[in-house]
Amino acid sequence: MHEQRRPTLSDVATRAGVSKSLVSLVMRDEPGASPATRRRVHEAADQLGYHPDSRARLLRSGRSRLLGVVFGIQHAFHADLVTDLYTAARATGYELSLSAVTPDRDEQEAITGLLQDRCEALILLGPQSAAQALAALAARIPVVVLARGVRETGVDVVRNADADGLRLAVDHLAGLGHRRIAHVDGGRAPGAADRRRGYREAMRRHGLDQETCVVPGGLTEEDGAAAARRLLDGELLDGDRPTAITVFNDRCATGVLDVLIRARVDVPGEISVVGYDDSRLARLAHVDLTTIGQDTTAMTELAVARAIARVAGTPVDRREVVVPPRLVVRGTTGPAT
Amino acid sequence: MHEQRRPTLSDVATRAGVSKSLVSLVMRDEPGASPATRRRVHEAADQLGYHPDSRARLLRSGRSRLLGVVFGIQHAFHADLVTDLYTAARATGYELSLSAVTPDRDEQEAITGLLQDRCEALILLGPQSAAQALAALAARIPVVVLARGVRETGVDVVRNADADGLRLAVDHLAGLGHRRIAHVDGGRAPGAADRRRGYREAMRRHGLDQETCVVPGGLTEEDGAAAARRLLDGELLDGDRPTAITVFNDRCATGVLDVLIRARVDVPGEISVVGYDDSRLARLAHVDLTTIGQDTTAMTELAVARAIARVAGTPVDRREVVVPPRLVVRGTTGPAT
DNA sequence: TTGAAAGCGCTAACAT
DNA sequence: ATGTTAGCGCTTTCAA
Repeated sequence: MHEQRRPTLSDVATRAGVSKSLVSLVMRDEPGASPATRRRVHEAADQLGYHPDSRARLLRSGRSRLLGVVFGIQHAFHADLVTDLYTAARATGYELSLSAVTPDRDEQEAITGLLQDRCEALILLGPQSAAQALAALAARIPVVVLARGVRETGVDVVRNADADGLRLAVDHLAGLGHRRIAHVDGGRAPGAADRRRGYREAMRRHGLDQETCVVPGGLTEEDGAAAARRLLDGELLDGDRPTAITVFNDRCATGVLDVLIRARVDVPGEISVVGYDDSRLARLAHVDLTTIGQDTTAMTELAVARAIARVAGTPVDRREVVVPPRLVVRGTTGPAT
Repeated sequence: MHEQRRPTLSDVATRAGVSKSLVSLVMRDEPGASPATRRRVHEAADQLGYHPDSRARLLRSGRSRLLGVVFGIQHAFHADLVTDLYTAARATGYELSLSAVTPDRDEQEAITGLLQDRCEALILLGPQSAAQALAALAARIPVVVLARGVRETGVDVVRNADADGLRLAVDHLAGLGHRRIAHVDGGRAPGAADRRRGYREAMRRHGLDQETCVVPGGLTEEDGAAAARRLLDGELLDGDRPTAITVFNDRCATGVLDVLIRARVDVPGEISVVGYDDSRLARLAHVDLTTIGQDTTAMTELAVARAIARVAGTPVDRREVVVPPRLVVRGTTGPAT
């Protein structure tokens, strides 16, 4: 039923009564063929329903014009990034080749698949691999790491200024009169260390060293829920509840919010909450989460541009590009009582 | 820096001191090479950092061994399906080629990309395309539709018995003594019509025609939240609140739950809630949602097997495979008061 | 402007 | 078990 062979360039050449070379030129809109020939070739191609075989074309020309993207399929924020990557790539003439990391398919496997597809560069979203492994990979193919900082040389990094993000959050809360501001961190997740640092520095700057309180969290709702319970139980802060909580990311913040609401804590009346990422989650009307937004459009455009520059061998000035975050005020933050 | 030519099969052959054929066999794990040779080839390949060129491979073999998968990157349930599809494909020797639908990239575009990659068959997750368009596509390439019913011939369908799922939900609630059971539906989403029908039939069977109440919903949290507000306002059911709500899917149910909790309605004390999908969302400890589970493992295995059978030209008995759903009782349902 | 020939990196058929 | 040969469909010299 689907056994019919597709027409090849040779078929078109025969039908048009010219050589394969001419057909090749015409199909690629390259100069070097007479208008008359051009017309006949196009006619023949149309009649046969000919479509060039990109594999053969790429095999011969030695290029794939493919950008490999490794992402975590369970990460909502990665979904946002992939969405924007498609948009960013559209203008460049490169295609995206997606390779997902799942509970059953690790990063290495995802990368191997992309390598076999002969992607010309790799864009990794929040990769978990060791910096050393990334550097080794980068020796073979241009690598752009998105949404994670990597010290090793060899890989390009596009990330948001995580520390600044938490400064924005703390400044916002302090401006509202909050003093007991806790931070539910992201543990060992990409960016977590920087955000923690940003929180600590901002607290210090506001003279709130005594109130500084980092609660171990993580990047899932579960982690947030667990952290919120501990906070409510008064285990931290000398038994006092915080009046505001900054959370590693929106997903985790959702867990925090959920526990607060179930405990009948008024948000933001009694406790204010700030997330991170400005993911679709935060924008939901019934969540309406104040958060720190990453400029995903800028970040993805930079990542694609950087990858292509590396492929083209264009000299690139900085290995790392840091995009400033912005505060997005919504309904979960209010004046301290 | 990355100008060095990638190692080819010939390079490996030279280094290992054997012919290209042997290397080819070894790389594909085909029989016909001695263990000693196998070891030496693998060593040489590792040292060179060799990765087979899939384009050349498929150009020569005339096959891509690629299964195209179209999925909505914002759909959490699709993420679950993709996860299982990778697992299902692993055993078959086929690779998955992912193509995402995003707000900026429609289904047609996603499909076109896969077609150019010369995928041998397409697996579409809850496609929005008209049945007719799907049939037209199926004339060119085997198409398996997952998580949506399609009447048109020509495409294979693997789906769960949506109507049965809602029957399970209603039976469960009726068994707990509930009578005023509402249904927040999925509008025009794939499967919504069947679930609505299952709800209506089950209500009738329990002699609850008078209590039947379908509230327009959708597949997002927003939709669920809006529906819950209307339910609480007593606009429906002659001003009486329902004591139980069945919801189109987990995501929508989350919105319902959120509004209920904020309104200080005790779940399940005052109102029980049942979702659909048994997505990761429902399993979160703090959500702990009673739901109807789709057997994603079975469905994805069937989808992959079906796609491969079509490619191989194996006769297939039924166009449509329907997998039974199962009730997953968690914490959001309890006895009627 | 045109065509012939030589591969791109690989697999498959046929040797040995 | 191993090597040799001939392409897959295309682009790219190089000649004519």
